[in-house]
Amino acid sequence: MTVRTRFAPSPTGYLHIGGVRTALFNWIFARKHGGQFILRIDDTDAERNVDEALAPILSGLRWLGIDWDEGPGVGGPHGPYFQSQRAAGHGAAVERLLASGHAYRDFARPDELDEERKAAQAAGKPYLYSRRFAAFDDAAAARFATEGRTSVVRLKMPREGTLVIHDAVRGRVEFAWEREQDHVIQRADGSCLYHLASVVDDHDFAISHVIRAEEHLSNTPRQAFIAMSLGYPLPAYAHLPLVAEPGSRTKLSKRKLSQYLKNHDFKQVMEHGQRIAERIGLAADADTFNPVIVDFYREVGYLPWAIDNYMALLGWSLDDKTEFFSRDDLVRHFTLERINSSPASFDPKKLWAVQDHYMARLTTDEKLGLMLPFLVRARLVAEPPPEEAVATVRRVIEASGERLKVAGDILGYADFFLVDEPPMDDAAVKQRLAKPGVRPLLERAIAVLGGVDVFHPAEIEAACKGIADAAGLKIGDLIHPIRVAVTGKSVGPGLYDCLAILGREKSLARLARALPLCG
RNA sequence: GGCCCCAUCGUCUAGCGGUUAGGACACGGCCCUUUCAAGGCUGGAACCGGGGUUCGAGUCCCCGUGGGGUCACCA
Repeated sequence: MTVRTRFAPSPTGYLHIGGVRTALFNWIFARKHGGQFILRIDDTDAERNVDEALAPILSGLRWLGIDWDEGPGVGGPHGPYFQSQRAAGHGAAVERLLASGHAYRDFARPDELDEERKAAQAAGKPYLYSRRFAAFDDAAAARFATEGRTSVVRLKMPREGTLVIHDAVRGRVEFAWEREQDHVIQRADGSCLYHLASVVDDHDFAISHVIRAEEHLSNTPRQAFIAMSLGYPLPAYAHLPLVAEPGSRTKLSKRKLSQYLKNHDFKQVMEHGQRIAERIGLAADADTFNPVIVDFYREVGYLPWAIDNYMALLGWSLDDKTEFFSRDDLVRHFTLERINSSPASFDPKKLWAVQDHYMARLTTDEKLGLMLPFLVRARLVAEPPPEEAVATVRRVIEASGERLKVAGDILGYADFFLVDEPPMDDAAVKQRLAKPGVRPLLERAIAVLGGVDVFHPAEIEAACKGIADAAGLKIGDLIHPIRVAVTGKSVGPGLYDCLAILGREKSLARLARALPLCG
């Protein structure tokens, strides 16, 4: 049997991090078995602008390297891949269910249903529709219609017996049919609802494995009923554990950002992103600038594979020690059996650590390629980037080493090399420059550094040590003021590297300019 | 509330009857000291509870408890 999996997002305007995990597992599983991964757009409820709401989802998936064999943009033999365009098939399925007695037209009004529900509740009994407005033949339908009633189509769910599902991650799961409701599958206007459409489309697409989040486990009986009633073989099911909130077991939600920000780690990651966003002119308060949404990571400069790798570890593991996987290894080692069944809370700090790991392994040129665009967007480098600026940035990247965790971090480490007069950080000035004795020290530095033969880190270091020794000071007493004078701030790459990259002329000019700020 | 799922360090997890309960992130301490979400070393930290089964239970069974999901003419 050919393995065919699918990810079926609805066009919501953003790609949720939990959705990424679902898409990823479907993708990996299809790749592992040489099958196909299909992208279907569940837009049956769509009155909104689908194109606009879909774009971030498609581009997010592409960015993450989750490519689809059939779906929007690539087509395929089972198209169309937009659920809204498959209405004819859904309608035909409803007719078949009606004809076979697995569904019925129901003429009840919402208030009548409410009444039944409340009565059941008051009696402390599980609600089950009485079917008293169900029309099981044309005569009944005609009678209800003359009363001015309109009808929807409901599933005629079994009221005895048990459904047994063999879930790939949960094992055997049982449901009593009598607890299942007669769900509506078609509205009065003929449009069909999600469960019906989904089952029909999955069958039409020959989906072999339905891999989705656990929130759908309870939906499985009604979907299985639809499939069985239509004579479809059931797909294999695998219900993934929920991606939960940081430090909790509750489903992660885009709307609870302000609550998550109370979590220290979450807040740190968010604020770090905001600093970058502000510098590249991105609306950091935008709805989608949110660590629950993939755009956040892309905009801040995370590596897509770091996200994939981290997400793969959320609910799945290979063994007790392997944490980093190449794409091929992940596909090779992945099995549904090793998916965990308990909810996994999303830990932005751990993602950060995975990101750190991969970023540290990039070559300078790779980092350059990722980081230059950030500098361009922040208007620190012209477009196209002049050769000189590129050379400077390359040296900054090398000097910064593992301090650069995400591509956007380059902004804070390269800015003072790329502008003529970097802004001076007040706190840093106060702490390092505006102190007695600093001015003569800097004057001495100007004199000595002006005479250094070659303006390279090693020579600069020797010169600085000479100054400190002569003055009977610790090297730090000299270096901190110089750093602030030259870069405007108190953090950055190693100072000797900074001076060398900046060059003698600019270094001395900046030292001179800082003199009036000294104590 | 009904139904369903889940339960090992704060978090992600390993464990598939006999382990000093392992790893990673986070956290603490120490070192380095030229800053840092830089680096090095190091430490603390877990089997939800109660019954069984068994020579032996984190591991199997049952019952509690706790957490979560779902119960739409949303997807």
